[in-house]
Amino acid sequence: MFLGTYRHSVDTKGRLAIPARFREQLPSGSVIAKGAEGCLQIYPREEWGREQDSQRLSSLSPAEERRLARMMFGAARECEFDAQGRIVLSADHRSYAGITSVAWIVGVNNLIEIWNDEDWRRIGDATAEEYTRIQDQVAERRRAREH
Amino acid sequence: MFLGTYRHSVDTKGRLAIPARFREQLPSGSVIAKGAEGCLQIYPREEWGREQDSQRLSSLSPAEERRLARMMFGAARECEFDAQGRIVLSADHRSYAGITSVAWIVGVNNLIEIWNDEDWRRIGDATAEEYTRIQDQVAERRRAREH
DNA sequence: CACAAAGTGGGGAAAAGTGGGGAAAATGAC
DNA sequence: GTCATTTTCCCCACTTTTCCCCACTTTGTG
Repeated sequence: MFLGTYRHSVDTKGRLAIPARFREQLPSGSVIAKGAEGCLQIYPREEWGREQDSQRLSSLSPAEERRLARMMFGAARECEFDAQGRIVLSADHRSYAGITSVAWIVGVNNLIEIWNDEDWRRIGDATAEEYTRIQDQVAERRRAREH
Repeated sequence: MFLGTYRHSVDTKGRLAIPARFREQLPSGSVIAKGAEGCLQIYPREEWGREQDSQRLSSLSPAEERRLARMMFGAARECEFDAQGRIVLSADHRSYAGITSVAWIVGVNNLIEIWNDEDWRRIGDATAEEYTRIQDQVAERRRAREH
């Protein structure tokens, strides 16, 4: 399980240190891909496989499925760590995610997301009011289900 | 079951001792998250899973679900105790909860809440009149339901 | 009162994160 | 094919943060 948000710097060579807590849970063979809302996503190997499975089962037309496969696999790379625990973000990935000198690394349960500074401040900076609202919703749903 | 309220100090390193009575009931794998009304919440492992289930079963759009997951998991951390039974509150968590040098640790049935000094004095100090009013309400609802 | 358990505080070793130099490899030009 | 340029990657050095350990105080208990 990946939890927490970390702000790390991206140096001029495009290197980004992955938090040690995350790295421990990332066996070799993990994949970094382009994700929704303009973020990058790191999938542990088995999660990546699971993702492909659900796409196969999603009853797309063959043409759509081919297009999806090209998009997903073509834009992804294997994660390779150097001795300091950093990965190199390709120029393509950096420009896709709008990342320059700072990146936010976010644990989202079974995968990791990487955001640029501006977008994460907008998306990730939830106030106490928002958390309150979420808990209200969850509590209501649970009550509804238990009846 | 977590019961009682404790006032503990938070040192300059952000460390907070969790009451021994609570610690005994917290297996490793417990999670500390941002909670409603600006408090922090510690979920024992299985409670955390239950919370996640409630959210998964909710009928949100994929985009809303992604946002919810980012907020919940990105704002949470695993609870790690040192040899003295303390956890380190991250800078983000401290600022979210407005905690500086004092924290109130409150047992709330199946989870633990952590409050800053000022907020807890305001909301935690209920008078006899308030307890009376709440018990009245509960009793009335129960009678209504049983008829 | 003596003892044990719980909470508090700080020093210092170890780990994590950051930045840059330079060799090896890849790319491209002539 | 050869040379020059760029890119990649390995290594080293430095700073900051984390966390482990020890010690003291306070609280509770027999």
